[in-house]
Amino acid sequence: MTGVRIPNSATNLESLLLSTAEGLIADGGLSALSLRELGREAGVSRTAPYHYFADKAALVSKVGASSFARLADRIDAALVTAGDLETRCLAGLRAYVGFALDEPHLFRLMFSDVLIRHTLMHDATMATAVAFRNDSALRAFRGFAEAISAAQAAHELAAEDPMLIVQTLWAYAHGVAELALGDKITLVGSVDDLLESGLKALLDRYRPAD
Amino acid sequence: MTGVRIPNSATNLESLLLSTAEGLIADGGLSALSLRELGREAGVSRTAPYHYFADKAALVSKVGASSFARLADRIDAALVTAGDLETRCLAGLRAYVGFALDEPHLFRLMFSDVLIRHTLMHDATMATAVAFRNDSALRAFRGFAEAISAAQAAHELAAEDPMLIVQTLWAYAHGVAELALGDKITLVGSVDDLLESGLKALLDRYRPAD
DNA sequence: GCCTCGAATTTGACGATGTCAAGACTGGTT
DNA sequence: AACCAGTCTTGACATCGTCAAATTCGAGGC
Repeated sequence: MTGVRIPNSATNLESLLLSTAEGLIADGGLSALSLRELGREAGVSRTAPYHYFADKAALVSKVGASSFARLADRIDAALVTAGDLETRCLAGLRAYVGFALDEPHLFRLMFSDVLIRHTLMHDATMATAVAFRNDSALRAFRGFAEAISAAQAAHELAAEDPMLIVQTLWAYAHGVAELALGDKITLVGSVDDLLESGLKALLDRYRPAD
Repeated sequence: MTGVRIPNSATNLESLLLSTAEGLIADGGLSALSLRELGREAGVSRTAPYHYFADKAALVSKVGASSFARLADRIDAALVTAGDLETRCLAGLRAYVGFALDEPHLFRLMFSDVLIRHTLMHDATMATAVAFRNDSALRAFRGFAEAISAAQAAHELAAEDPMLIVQTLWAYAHGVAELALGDKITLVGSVDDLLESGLKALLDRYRPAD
């Protein structure tokens, strides 16, 4: 029996495989993804993925990129909330940490060395590696940069490279996410309090003397 | 030929295996560690490690704990430098990020989900999991807590739960480390500047009104 | 000195995995 | 009808984690 291809339907096998792989990693972590299991789950043969992804690393890399894109969407959605700079930034950072808590395995994957290494080696030049970062990761923070630029134009924030401020906020949010992921019990306060007080402190530093 | 056991000498095979495993992970990442390769490298047979470590996960877990201990040592050493609170904290955070940059693979391992999951599942109770965190990870920041408590006693810092401040600093340093690891080029300023300005901002928040 | 016992280590074996090479099916073109 | 390129499957191989059985080895009693 050759087996009927089920809901493969119109769309590519590629996207089916990609989303299946994402699902496998989402519950179970990276170690839960095997190409054979992926084939099984998707109703195709074990080596079918090789027609779309050169490598397991390539597949994982694409899953990572897709996760970054989803993170970016979530942040963008959060950033459009009404309010002043601090309110909006807090919403954005909450989205960041929220994604990490909702999808711990994907979040971990995004910053695992498998991803970085593959991106660096396979995309050949360092320039494209940076481009990857810009497209996938930094895009998640473009909204922040715009919000900050706007605040600077309104003289609510000192004139500084907006990206520097973005990096500062990003670093802080990332650390909070990691701490929260590690084991929530040890945290003294709530994740949200930690996020809010830190954000306030970091933003205050860039307030104009006025 | 049974082969002469080389420099196993007096010390346990266990510590030899542990340090060899650490070395394998340090260059090459977690995926570069296989029990068979470990045996080869250590001059013993493939299943020899099973007498000391129940699992590959158990072995990796111990490597992680050992890495946390080394991180803690490095931070402690940095914290004893002379100077005011900010100077000392900056030295400590630099040590944190420095470790991450020097040992990216070990650093990643320490926060990978394999480590967390194994600790949670194998050490049976949640209590011991927390104990692990306290012993290995939080120990790295005990020095910070002490420095902060001292500053509070001297009224240089507002009375707050010192651990909350420690968490704030930790989160920030961790995020900076991650950003720096990802790909150093994109960073707007130097890692050190980022660290310093962020620390200043976060500490200022807890300065007494005075 | 030999023997025994228990721990430390090895060898054998099994299922699972990533990956490559070769084959088979498919639809559309000439 | 013959061909063809794209898509997928089957077969095969080395490697891996792990368990069970076998082996080596060193110390203590006779």
